[in-house]
Amino acid sequence: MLHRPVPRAGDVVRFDRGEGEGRVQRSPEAGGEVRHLVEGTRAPLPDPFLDLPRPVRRRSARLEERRQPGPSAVSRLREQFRSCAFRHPPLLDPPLLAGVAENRLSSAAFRTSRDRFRTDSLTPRALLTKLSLPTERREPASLETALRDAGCGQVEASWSGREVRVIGWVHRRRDLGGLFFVDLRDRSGLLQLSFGPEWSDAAVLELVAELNPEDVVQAAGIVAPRPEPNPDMITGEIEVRVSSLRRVSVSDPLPILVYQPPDEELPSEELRLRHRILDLRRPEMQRNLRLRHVATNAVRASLTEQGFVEIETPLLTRQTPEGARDYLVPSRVHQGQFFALPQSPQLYKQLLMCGGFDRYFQIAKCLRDEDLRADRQPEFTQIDVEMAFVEQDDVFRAAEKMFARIWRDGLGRDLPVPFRRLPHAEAMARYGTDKPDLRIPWEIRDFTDALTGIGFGIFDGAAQGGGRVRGLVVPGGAALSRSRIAHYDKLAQEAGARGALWLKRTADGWSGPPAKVVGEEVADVLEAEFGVGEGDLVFFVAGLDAESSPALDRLRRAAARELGAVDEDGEAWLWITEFPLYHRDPDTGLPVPAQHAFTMPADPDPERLREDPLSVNAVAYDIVYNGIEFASGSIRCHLPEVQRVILEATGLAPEEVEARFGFLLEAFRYGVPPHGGFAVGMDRVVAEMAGCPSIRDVIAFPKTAAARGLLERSPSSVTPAELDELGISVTGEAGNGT
RNA sequence: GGGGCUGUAGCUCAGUCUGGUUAGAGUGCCGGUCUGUCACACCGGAGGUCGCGGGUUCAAAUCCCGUCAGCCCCGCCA
Repeated sequence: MLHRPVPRAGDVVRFDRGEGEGRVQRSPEAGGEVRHLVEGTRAPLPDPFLDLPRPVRRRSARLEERRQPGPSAVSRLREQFRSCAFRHPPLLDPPLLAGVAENRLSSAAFRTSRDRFRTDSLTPRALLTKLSLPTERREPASLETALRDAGCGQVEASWSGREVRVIGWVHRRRDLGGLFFVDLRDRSGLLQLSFGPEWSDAAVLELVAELNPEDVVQAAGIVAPRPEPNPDMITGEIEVRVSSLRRVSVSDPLPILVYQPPDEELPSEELRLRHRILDLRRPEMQRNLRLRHVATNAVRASLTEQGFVEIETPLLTRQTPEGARDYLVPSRVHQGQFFALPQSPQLYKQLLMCGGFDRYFQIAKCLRDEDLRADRQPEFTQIDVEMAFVEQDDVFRAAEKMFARIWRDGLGRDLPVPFRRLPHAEAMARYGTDKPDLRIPWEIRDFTDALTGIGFGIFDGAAQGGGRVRGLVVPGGAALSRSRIAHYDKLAQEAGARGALWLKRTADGWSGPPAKVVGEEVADVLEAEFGVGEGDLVFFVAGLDAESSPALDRLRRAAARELGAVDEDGEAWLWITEFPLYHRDPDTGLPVPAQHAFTMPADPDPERLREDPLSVNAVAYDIVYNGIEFASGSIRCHLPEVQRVILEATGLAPEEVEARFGFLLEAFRYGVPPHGGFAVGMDRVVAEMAGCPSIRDVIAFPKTAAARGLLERSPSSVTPAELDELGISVTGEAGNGT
């Protein structure tokens, strides 16, 4: 049921309100995103693309709709969305689709700047997910208190004729002169209160006429069926005819609205954070945080079932082996000394294994003083899991069970477990990254044999320099224009390669920089061995793998998105295994631990570790979901002599080793169980489940990109007396906050 | 530390490229009309240090420099 033809550039489209028309443009610009624009008298977003539900203003149409009780707005949206996005994936531009729907739902939007759609993690599927969350359902817990008989969203049609008391915020008020309607809101939903002279006395009518949005009011009245039910509301069949009304709390005029007009963008992120309590009242934020709660609960339930024990570890600790900058806390008692806030409970969880707690977990706050991103906050949450007397497979099973439970409870879906496994080296070779998005079917291929020695200098030079010619066959890529290809070339350069070369095969033959050296023989190989058909494009990146892999990864993801080759309907879970134990620090040339210094080598031979540490793999693994790293872990090294060699290989002096990790090494002297575990980036997982582009939308009180709390105005300066007590003097600007 | 985008009414935005009447729209707010609305509708009104500072110019929301804030990216960070 596709409702309208897919608009093409130049089409004239009418806006929903019929107030004008515009012309569709398709402009490749703004960071390479393909976007559609509609030029016209109204509507920054191209509304007419989808027949998304919205109330029709003309009354007759509205009544017509009501008389035939159909599916709710949400389920209609879901249906239309599915048919548009999934039956015609090559025709519709997913970012656009996501943009329209997201805007229409007025949910946590990807508003970064108007020139850019943030759609990396915002897929139609994710939106569908969002629409079918359990939190959309009627709240099952009784919300009865001394002040109310039920939550607003809990009042049922079968209660008609009964008197109920409810309390909540005034969401919207409609004043028809003699009649008033108030949508009352609490966490359980909206409930329509109606006021009229037949059932409300004069004092009540006088009060309701004065109510402001977000006042808190308590109302009592009779539940009654509505003359015209509203199928878009959970409580749409009924209303409460209010006979008594009490204003419990008065709201000032609002700096940002809780009610979100459907045509309007969300207030700026800055205002949303400054007035976070109002932002949190919006149903989308309520839903996100409640989904987070469901996920957290699922974690506790699954791990508890599997015999794990939740144990807390200290927040005031010492600096840990992770590489990030620490948040420091001055000690008043020991002036000049500092606690560090934990970057993760890594060392403690290993100590707990030594302490005899076989299976431990914790939903732990972790803190890192580094620069931020959309998916990074200075404080974030990890699900930290460790188990003893295990090998890798045992850890995998525990993690898979846990994620299956999260998806089951949070999204109502079953996961395909066990997850697929892919060794790190293979991932790098086939996808150019250690977190491949397997929803994209394309793989990187090695063209070195086929394309060297045929007279193309760049390819020959790469091979002679110890590199390879690798490439990506892009089915249907011949449709890409020269300017688009130039854009991909730039992407490859940004990713560290010298650039991307290309070869197109069209009905007219081959084109592209190496085309003149593609003879019949080479053409045959490209077709037979690499499957390059008419209408396809091949990108080549020549050089060392270390340079070409990131570039090919970038090309693969960007081109797949532009050409609609990402299976938006699918979910791709996998384990990446057999990470290298070390990689080489480009500055010092020294080996640095790829994960952390306590990972078990796949080959725990001290000789090899000394001779050729970079060749040793680790028993370390990641969980990758749709190209996003969800979790990371390893089997730890419980062999003290091997551990010492591992640390020495990094160039640490024995005294340093002793100072930083002495307490762990000491624990290892009294009988260490073989152990291992993993840690999950909880914020990212929940953001993915909720379909949010930023983890800020699944955190109640997040910090800005400059690590500031706009609500509580943190950080702040402190008095000289306090500093003095801590033995601290501040150099530079003391700051002007309070 | 570096790059990019943004900053105009309480909010969302147009106007900036190409300097030139009194800076506009929607929404919210205030007043009025309205007995079945649910984005209620209709009529009227108030509301602006164009982020801030400096410069260019007869003239700056518009051009230039600096600065602050928010967002995105690189560096950094598992």
